[in-house]
This record gives sequence, structure tokens and C-alpha cells, in this order.
Amino acid sequence: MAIDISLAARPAGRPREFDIDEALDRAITVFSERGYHGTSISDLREAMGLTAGSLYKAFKDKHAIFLACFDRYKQVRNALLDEELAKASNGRDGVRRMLVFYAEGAHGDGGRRGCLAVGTAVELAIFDDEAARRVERSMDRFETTFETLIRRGQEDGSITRSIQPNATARLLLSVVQGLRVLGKTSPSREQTFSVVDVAMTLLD
Amino acid sequence: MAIDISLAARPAGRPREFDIDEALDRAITVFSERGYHGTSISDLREAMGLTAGSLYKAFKDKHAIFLACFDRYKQVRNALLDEELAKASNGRDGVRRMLVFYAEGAHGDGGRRGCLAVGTAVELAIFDDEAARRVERSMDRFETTFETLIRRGQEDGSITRSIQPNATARLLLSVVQGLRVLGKTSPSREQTFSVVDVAMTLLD
DNA sequence: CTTATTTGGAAACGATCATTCCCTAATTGG
DNA sequence: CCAATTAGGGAATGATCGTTTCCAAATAAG
Repeated sequence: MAIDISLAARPAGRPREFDIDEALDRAITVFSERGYHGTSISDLREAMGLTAGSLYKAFKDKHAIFLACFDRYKQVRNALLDEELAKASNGRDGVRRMLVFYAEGAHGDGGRRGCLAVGTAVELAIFDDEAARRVERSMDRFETTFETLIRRGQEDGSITRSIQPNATARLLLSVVQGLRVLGKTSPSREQTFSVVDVAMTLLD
Repeated sequence: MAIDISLAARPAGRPREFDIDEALDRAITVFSERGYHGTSISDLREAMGLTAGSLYKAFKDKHAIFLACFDRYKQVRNALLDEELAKASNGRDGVRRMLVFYAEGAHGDGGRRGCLAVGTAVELAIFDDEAARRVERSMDRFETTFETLIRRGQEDGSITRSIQPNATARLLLSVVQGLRVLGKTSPSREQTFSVVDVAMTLLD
């Protein structure tokens, strides 16, 4: 008796010939660089290597493509960050790793390309409730992670007890989002990482 | 003998019936909320109270309108900031006033509306050299102002000599740009100002 | 083998985009 | 008063937008 490897039975009909996540990864680049309104379906067709028909078979409309990109972007980035944080030896090291993780993304070509979450916040949050909810959830998650790491550091002795975990976490969140803005025009590695060093002095 | 009050002689032809700066101020609101690509000429017509013909008499094209908005936005904001900084009693007070100035703009309705400089950096900097140059000049100016205030504070004794003026200025710049990003989705006054308080502890 | 279902691909659609044109109105200079 | 110049207003333009439609191709179920 053969064992079905796939989790779900293949549905009736012609099977999709492209990988959704691969296509989304290419769309993420385009949306990050050009923004939502600056990206046309033609841009997406070209980047994803699909025809308009196939695009609209796989997604309801442009907005749905964008939201799927946002979700995939966050999923991938969060997984990478979690991997990095798993290596942290203590609270302070965790904060440092998180700041470095952001600084790596905010400088050079990646900095020029931009962060999809920051772009979404700036371009869409005010009139697009679904986008705003996603941005807010993303920011909350990072703020909470910073706060948890600070508390952990205060308990393991690597971070001074004289700072307020929630307010300091909020400031660190501001710093990393700001690095993304500055990275759009002056993404030098040196300047980006000097900000990380100064931010770390808050924990002394 | 009558004295001509105007600085320049009125040029031949029908005089313009609207005030350019007033029109730009309304356009600034629209561009801040909707972004460059999200704003149509129709949006601008409506907000500025002009017809397409008049718009294109006064400006070369949409891009020129946008750049004029950016320049006016910076001019107005810089004038307000300079006014605030003139009241500073010492270096530390100057830094505090500058942070508060930003925090006032980044929370509440103004935070939701957004900052035109941040919006331009995120949406346009990568492909629009003229916009990128303006953003960079704006950021440089603020970074330099922060640095000058820090040096002044170190000389007048209000700021510790143990911090590096340039790196700390860069961090403060990151913080205020980040506040603009966070202000798009969670613009509470309390959270915004708590970040200012934490940032000020860097100067101790 | 037939039917139902889904995708791929390309042409076609109406709407909206930024921009221009054309006519009238208002001003300066002669 | 006349010519030149510029602005106001609104219709018209061609291009591009996001989306739909239509048909052939590929699969599963019966």
C-alpha cells in the first residue's frame, strides 16, 4: 500500500506550475523597492514570471498579492530573527543580536531596497486597515521581544536594573525603524553600526 | 511719487488668482497622507482648489509639484524648529526641545498623517535622485544640529563628556525618524514621549 | 473515455492616469 | 486702444492601470 506523502490530497484540475512562495519572494523585492502604488501588475508579472491570468487565478487582486507578500516577508524575517536569538547567551547578548540583525538589513543594498513593514506603515497604514493591523502586530511583536530580552538581562545580571524595560524597548524599536528610514539614502555600514553601539550603552 | 511695494515688477499677463504657498500647504497634506504615487492630479486639483490647466500653468508636472511641496514643507518645519531652538538655555535643553518638537509632530493626527521627508525617503529615494538628494540634505541638517547641540552641552556642562557627539547624534536622528514610522499606527502621546525621556538619559 | 475542475496565456475591457489644447479673461506696455 | 502675455477652465488625448474573459491544456474522479 502506497503512502501519500503530501499533506493534502491534490485537488482536481490542472496543477499549478509555479511555486507560490518563490513567486512571492520576487514580488516582495518589487513591492519593497517601488511601494504598493508604485508597483503595477505588469511589474509583478515580469518579476514573478507569470501572466496576468495566472496571477488572478492564484490571488483575488493586487491587494491580496500585497498582503500575501507582507505575511511571507514577516514569516521569513521572524524565522531568521528567532534563529539568531536562540544563540543569545544572556539578555544583553539577545538585545545586541537583535540590533545587529536589523542593522545588517538596514545598510547597503538591502537598506536601499527597504523594509516592507516600514514601507507599508508609511504608505498604507492610514487608509488600509488590513495593512495597518499587520504593521501594528509586527511592531508589537518586536517591542515585546525587546522588552522580554531586557527583563531577562536584568535577571541574569547582564543589564542594569535602573532602566524601565517597556520604555527602553520602545526606544530600541524606534531606533531600528529609524535605521530603515536612514538606510534608504545613507546606508553606510559604519554609520549604521555606530548607532547600534550607542544604543547598547543604554543597557549599562 | 508712489513707491512700489512689491519686490519684483509684476510681469505682463493675467495675474495668478491663488496663493502658491497656500496651495502647496494643501498639497502637502495630500502627499503626506497618500504618498506620491497614491496621489492623483485629481486629488491635488480638489485639495488645492484648482483646475488641471491652472496647475500645469504654475508647475511643470506632478513631480515638480511634489518637489515644491517638499521644499516648502522643509522650509516651514525648519523655521519652526529654529524658533524652538532659539529658546534653548543650554545644549541639553536644545536636544530636549528638538526631541519634543519631533514627538509633537509624530503623535496623534499629525503622526497618522505622516512626515513628508520620511515618506519621500521610503517611497521615492531609491529611484528618484532629486528626491533622494533633498532627503539626504534634510537628514544631514538634523544630524548636524543634534551634534552641534551635544558639543555645546558638553562645553556648558549640561551633557556628559563621555559620549561621542557624532555617533550619539546619529542615534538621536534614528530615534526621531523611527518615531515617525511608529506614529503611523500607534501614535499615542504617552508612548511617544516616553521614548524622548529614555533618549535624554543618554546625555547623563 | 468522459466529465468536472483548475491553470496557462493572451487578448480585450472600462476606468483612470498625467498631460495638453483651446478658448476666454485679465493684465502690462506701447 | 491695440498687441503681447499670462492665467482660468474644461474638454480631449493617448497611455497605462487593474481586472476579466475566453480558449486550450492538464489533472482527478467516475
